[in-house]
Amino acid sequence: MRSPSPDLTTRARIRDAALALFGANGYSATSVRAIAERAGVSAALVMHHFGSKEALRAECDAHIVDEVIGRKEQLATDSDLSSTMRRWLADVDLYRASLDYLARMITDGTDAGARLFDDLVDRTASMIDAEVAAGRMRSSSDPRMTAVIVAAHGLVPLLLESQLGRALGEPGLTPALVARMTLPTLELYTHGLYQTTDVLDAATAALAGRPDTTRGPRSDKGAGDPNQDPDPPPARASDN
Amino acid sequence: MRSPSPDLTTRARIRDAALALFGANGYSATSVRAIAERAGVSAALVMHHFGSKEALRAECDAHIVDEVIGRKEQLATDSDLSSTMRRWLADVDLYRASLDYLARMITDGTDAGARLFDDLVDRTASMIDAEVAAGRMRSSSDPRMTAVIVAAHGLVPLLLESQLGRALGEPGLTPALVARMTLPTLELYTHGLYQTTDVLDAATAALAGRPDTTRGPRSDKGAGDPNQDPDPPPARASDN
DNA sequence: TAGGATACTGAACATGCGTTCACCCTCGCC
DNA sequence: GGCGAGGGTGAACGCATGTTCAGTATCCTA
Repeated sequence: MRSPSPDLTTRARIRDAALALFGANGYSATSVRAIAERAGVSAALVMHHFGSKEALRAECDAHIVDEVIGRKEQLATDSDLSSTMRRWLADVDLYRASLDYLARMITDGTDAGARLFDDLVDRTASMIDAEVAAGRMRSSSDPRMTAVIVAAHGLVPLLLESQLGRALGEPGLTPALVARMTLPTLELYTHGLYQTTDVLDAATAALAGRPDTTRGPRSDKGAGDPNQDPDPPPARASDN
Repeated sequence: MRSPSPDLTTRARIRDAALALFGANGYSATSVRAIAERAGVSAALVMHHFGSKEALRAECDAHIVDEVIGRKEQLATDSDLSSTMRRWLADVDLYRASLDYLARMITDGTDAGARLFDDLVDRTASMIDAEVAAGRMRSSSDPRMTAVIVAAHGLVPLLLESQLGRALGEPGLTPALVARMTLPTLELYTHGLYQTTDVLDAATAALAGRPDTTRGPRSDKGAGDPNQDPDPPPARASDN
């Protein structure tokens, strides 16, 4: 599993080792000594190069942000979160360390992760705006929220990498699975899931002020979409 | 921030403290002493009740699974991941600990998290099947994958709690934001995002064997959907 | 009322942690 | 030839960790 480690700077080798271990096991579950061992150096050298474990983490964050957002030399290229993610997912094995680390950045709520997410949302919003203006996408009742949702949906393969693979009978997220996701996703984004506008209409009506009209088409079976239901469910207290 | 801790069993109080700290800071960043302090007991008592930190984690996992999947007494109720999540999200402040812990379970790839996710996928698949049979939902070219995607999309508010809140100008995920997500999500699931079937058609054609036909409607602007693009992007090697 | 189980504690244990320090090598430069 | 700067190391430091242990209080039961 250890990478053969090409002839990089020792500093870069340490950074890559940290990235892999932080990504695989998390920050606090990773010791400086483990990083040093993986990089083939002593723990003292890690401190010599980075000063502290926290500074090493910051350098990893910055490195990933550079990889994703694009570094200075190649400002022109349209490299952002979604395109980088797509590129990395195309070769999951090669980029597993970066993918794992990136997923942790986004879920851990660090500043760097927030920057990446905000950038993704902004780009998604601009893209949708342009497509709507060109008549290729529908406009939404809440464009900002729609951009956030679409952006967040796009992160799903990153965040649920292991779950997606296992739930579909393969170990981890294979390139075949990534390819297999394309068509259903586009079907969803082209036709939606519902045949009729009943659920949407009921929700619109409910949110417009009338909390209850016919109660027929909405609460039929835990709501059509499994995670959106306009009626407030009763809260339940904790247990013993 | 500390909860006033109602009159629970000491054992339950310790478990709740562990749940909150594990959820907020992660397993290895949480010390047994911190858990003990939060529960108002000594560290030794934590060991007395649970044997080890790892066993305490297992008990937390089991407790959340019980909360989500439903415990023995109430087998009949249709309590699953999505409905429990919805219920918890309706009172984010009250259930923050459970929500954070649950999010970690699902992303950390533990067995318990996998069980929850698989259960969610199965229920989503059944729901879609039933709705399709009733003529209320469209059938997909890949029903299993569609179920996985819809299930995963539903987990987004859980996994990206902090990001969603911040990206929309509020601190964390407020009930108002949860409500505000309803309509755009239903719009997406009712009408889709694309006005035409161009992108879907192009992808279908590309995946059917012809890798390139007109190249016009697909690669216009980084692809309509920001995260699905059938053409394989060129891989790039690592850096210095 | 004795006694054994149970709840609970403070102090200690061994270990691993992040970090520091003194020291060695090996260059490039004057 | 000398020499300073930087890459690199092993050993150690102080500390926090998970866990253990002897001991105390409290309760239930016989």
